[in-house]
Amino acid sequence: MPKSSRKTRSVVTINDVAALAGVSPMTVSRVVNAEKNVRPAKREAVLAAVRQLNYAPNLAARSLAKAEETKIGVIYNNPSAAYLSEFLVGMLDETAGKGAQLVLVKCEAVDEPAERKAVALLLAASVTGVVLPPPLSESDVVRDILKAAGVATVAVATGKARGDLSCVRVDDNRAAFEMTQRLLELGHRRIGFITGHPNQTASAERLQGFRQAMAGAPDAQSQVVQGYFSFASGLTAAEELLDGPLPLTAIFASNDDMAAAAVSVAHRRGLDVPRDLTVVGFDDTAVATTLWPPLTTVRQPVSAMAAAAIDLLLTEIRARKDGAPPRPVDRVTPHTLIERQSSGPAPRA
Amino acid sequence: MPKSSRKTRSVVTINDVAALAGVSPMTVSRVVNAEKNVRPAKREAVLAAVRQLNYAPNLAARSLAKAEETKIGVIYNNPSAAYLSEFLVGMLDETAGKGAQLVLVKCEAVDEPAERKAVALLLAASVTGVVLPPPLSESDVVRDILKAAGVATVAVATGKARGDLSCVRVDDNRAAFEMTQRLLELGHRRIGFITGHPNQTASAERLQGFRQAMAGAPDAQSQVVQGYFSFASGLTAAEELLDGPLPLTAIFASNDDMAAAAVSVAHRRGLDVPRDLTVVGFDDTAVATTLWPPLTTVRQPVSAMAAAAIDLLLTEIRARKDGAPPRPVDRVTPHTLIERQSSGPAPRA
DNA sequence: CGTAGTCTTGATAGCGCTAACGTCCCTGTC
DNA sequence: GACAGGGACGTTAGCGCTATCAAGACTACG
Repeated sequence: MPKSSRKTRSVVTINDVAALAGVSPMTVSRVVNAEKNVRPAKREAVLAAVRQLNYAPNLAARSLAKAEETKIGVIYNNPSAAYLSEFLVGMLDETAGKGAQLVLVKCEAVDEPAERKAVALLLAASVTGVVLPPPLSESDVVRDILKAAGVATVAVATGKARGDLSCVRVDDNRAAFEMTQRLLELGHRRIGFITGHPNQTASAERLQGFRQAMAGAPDAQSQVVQGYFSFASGLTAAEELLDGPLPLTAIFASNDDMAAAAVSVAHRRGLDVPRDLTVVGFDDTAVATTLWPPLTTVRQPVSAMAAAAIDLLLTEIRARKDGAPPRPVDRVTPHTLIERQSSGPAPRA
Repeated sequence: MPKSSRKTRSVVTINDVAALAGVSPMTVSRVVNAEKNVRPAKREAVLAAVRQLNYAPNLAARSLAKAEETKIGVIYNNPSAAYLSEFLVGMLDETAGKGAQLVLVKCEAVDEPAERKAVALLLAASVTGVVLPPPLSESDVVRDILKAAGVATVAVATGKARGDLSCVRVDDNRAAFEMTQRLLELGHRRIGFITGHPNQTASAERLQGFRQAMAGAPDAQSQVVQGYFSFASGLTAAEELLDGPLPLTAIFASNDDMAAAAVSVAHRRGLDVPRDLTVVGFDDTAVATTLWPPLTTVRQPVSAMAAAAIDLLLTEIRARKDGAPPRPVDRVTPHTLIERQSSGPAPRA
């Protein structure tokens, strides 16, 4: 008869597994944590017991024992709801198994006071690491405060590597290059480009990729106008492009929202997409498929990038605890060209 | 000299606070957990110490001590990315403080095998509770399996209360009623309605609210066509409405995606929104503001609803552990009418 | 066959917190 | 003034897991 007066526990514990497998809890722990140095026979016995009892380790106990309470802060800024949800899902998937805790903070504005406030909130919650999705991944203010506070940080979707900060990103330059090449392959020779917001390095990278590809086709002409990643800015930019001196057959917008705007402008002018005008975007957010016609675009593995960010962060946190100096990592993940119905061969001249 | 050979812990613990405040750790615990029966003087001392040391309780230790490891499963189906992200944020905000764990499972299709598989995954992860956002909140299959497995469940955004399941929702009926009344106030007398997917009770509720409001204006006429919540279905439905015998001055779509489609159709036909045609939606998702003109719509407090769902779930889980019989709760949260530029007074007849 | 080395396993002692129970002390009541 | 009743606070004993170390089992080699 147990003398415990505590709440009865109903779930199976490591001790139950150990008892069934005829080994010590410690051995079960080793097997469950995939440590080596356990004889195959015992390992099998433990695994069998685990399966039989449907044992799942108690993450609270684990992180307590490991003395590694990891609270990971995320400063989000609703870049786009679609992006955010995929990003959150990716992070949650990764944290669920590792027993890390997510603390979200919204940063309404993109100005300095708002950023400072957001970071202060996270520091007050004493987070051990921070993930910065775009557009905050580029904020020097945030970076500096976090660095000063000695908090491990990972930036996501920056245009290029940042020597002082780990980041997870796609090769924006190359992706834009490939998309442009595809347009050239389709026969387009007069292509408009709508840039992204100048405060994000990804914008410059995408533009550069576009320019590099265009440089490879001497007979092609281009027109570049400034956009700011918003639907509204896309409207203005598209109007400007279509009113320009160059009769365009294709528009490459630096994100899907602006591409959607370009489609909208085209329709208002009685142009059929893609028969009269090809429109392509970047990011593969939800609008890409909500729209008619669905957008040809570049897909970033957002969810995988989020997971990678958490992974990098946990690694860095562990390294820091061991006293290792922070060593920034630059993880480039693969992108994909997705061809839907908004692109087609260039109309006959 | 401490004889501990463990990892050094750097963060402040409850003992540090207790020592500084000159009380026992237990008293600190009581203060931190806002229990009564602590004399004001001691309470103040503890709070001061907490502030001074910037103490934050270790959630892992807390949930371990309370023996309440709560893993909450969520089956999502990407109803809309905007909805999902807001929903996730709401849940995370609520779980962060309570030390609950979220396990996400995607249910790609809405057919029975997919649903069964998703639930099986959650059960395998031995979750103690499940949150069902729409559209899975209405699945009888899911409900039955979870019930059989004895897992606490909360459904979110069902059209009406479900006697056998706790749910968090808005009053769809009333919201649709109010929106329709607003249209009538604006002078609209020939109003089209696009219904939602028939497999969701919210659809019927919204339609009923519309009908009830229309019944109050004997001089008004309406035309109702079937939609399925998708943008594409909205296109078809809007075409049908505008081709119909009734020259409409307003269209009320059962969600924003379909309203967006209606706007798109109107534009294609050279109708100005809202001068020639008022279009209103429901849900206030991201499209509502991505679009031009931004949509007048009904806002659900998605994030608050998600938080409420977590709260209900934790309460129910605790009740179950105490042996109380599950008692379904129906929590109705307030909605808001949001008037943007897609609605206006009816054109002169 | 002995001995040093390596691999495997278990015993012990917490990680930080709180449930449960005792003890003390303060009221109010007759 | 004695006693019950209850509030305030401390003590003890874990929650389930793993770090650490010591002991046992085995290997290789002289």
